[in-house]
Amino acid sequence: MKIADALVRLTHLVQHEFADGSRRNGITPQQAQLLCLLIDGRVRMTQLSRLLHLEKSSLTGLVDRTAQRGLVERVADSSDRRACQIRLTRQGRQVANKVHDEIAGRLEQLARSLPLSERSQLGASVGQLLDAAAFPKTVE
Amino acid sequence: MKIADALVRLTHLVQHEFADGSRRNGITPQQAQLLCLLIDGRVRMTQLSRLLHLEKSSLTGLVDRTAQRGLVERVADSSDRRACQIRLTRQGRQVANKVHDEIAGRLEQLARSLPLSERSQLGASVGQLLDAAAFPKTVE
DNA sequence: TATTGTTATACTCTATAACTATA
DNA sequence: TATAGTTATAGAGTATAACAATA
Repeated sequence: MKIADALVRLTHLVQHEFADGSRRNGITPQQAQLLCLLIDGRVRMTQLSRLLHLEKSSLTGLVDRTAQRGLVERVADSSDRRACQIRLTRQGRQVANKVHDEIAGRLEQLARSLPLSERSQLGASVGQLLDAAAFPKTVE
Repeated sequence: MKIADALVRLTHLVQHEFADGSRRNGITPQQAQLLCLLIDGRVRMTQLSRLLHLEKSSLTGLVDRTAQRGLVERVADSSDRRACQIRLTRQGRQVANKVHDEIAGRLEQLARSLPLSERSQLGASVGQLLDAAAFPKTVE
């Protein structure tokens, strides 16, 4: 199997874990992804748009719906009156941590099917791939 | 960075490649995923449902829309009159191959940022992860 | 002028529940 | 009865284009 096909299948696996983990917690996968991005702190719409690979208008709707569920809120950006920052509510943080830990736990468990040395090699290789792609980091 | 977070970020990378590759070819990422699954031959609805992690009714709609674009078609299953098989049309095969090759090419290119030995180790580790997850194969 | 974000609109994706037809 | 697939419905996700407010 080509490496590309392996990566695509791995992606499907992770996506399915996200779908299941989100559903167990009563949110959509997109909302879960948003919540997880906000765990490390508030983020601007434009930056979220880049991280999630979404048009600004799509993000507006996603944030609206997630805010309606009481999980995130918009706060004014003191340095730019056009902008706002999105942050987790108290409830949103609970859900974000729970969803993240469940999904990460499941993935860590899968990784334990590899010997320790192979596992750390895998992490290093994936990290290098991400760097090569100049993929935006969650926290910057 | 934990291995789980690395895998999630890798997933985002692949998803973004899929989004871009699909768009360049005038289809949605979901339709692209469907087309790629059909490259190796016709597949039943129930099996597609499992591979794509979708409810049967969701799949019906996806197949409907993809068929309306002339990319797939339903054919009767000779062994079970309740069932149908989905297959690529001639045009669908062209699009499927093009989308697959573009995305796979981009991912292979990224993989070339790793030394050859590390690359093959990555493929082996990912394969083992997929086996550990008992993840459904594309072709069976 | 450029940037940040929203609104309006249309289409796509998805799940739930109820259904038909066949096994 | 169980399985394969569809229909009806409602909500969520997404992009495009046009817009308002601020930089």
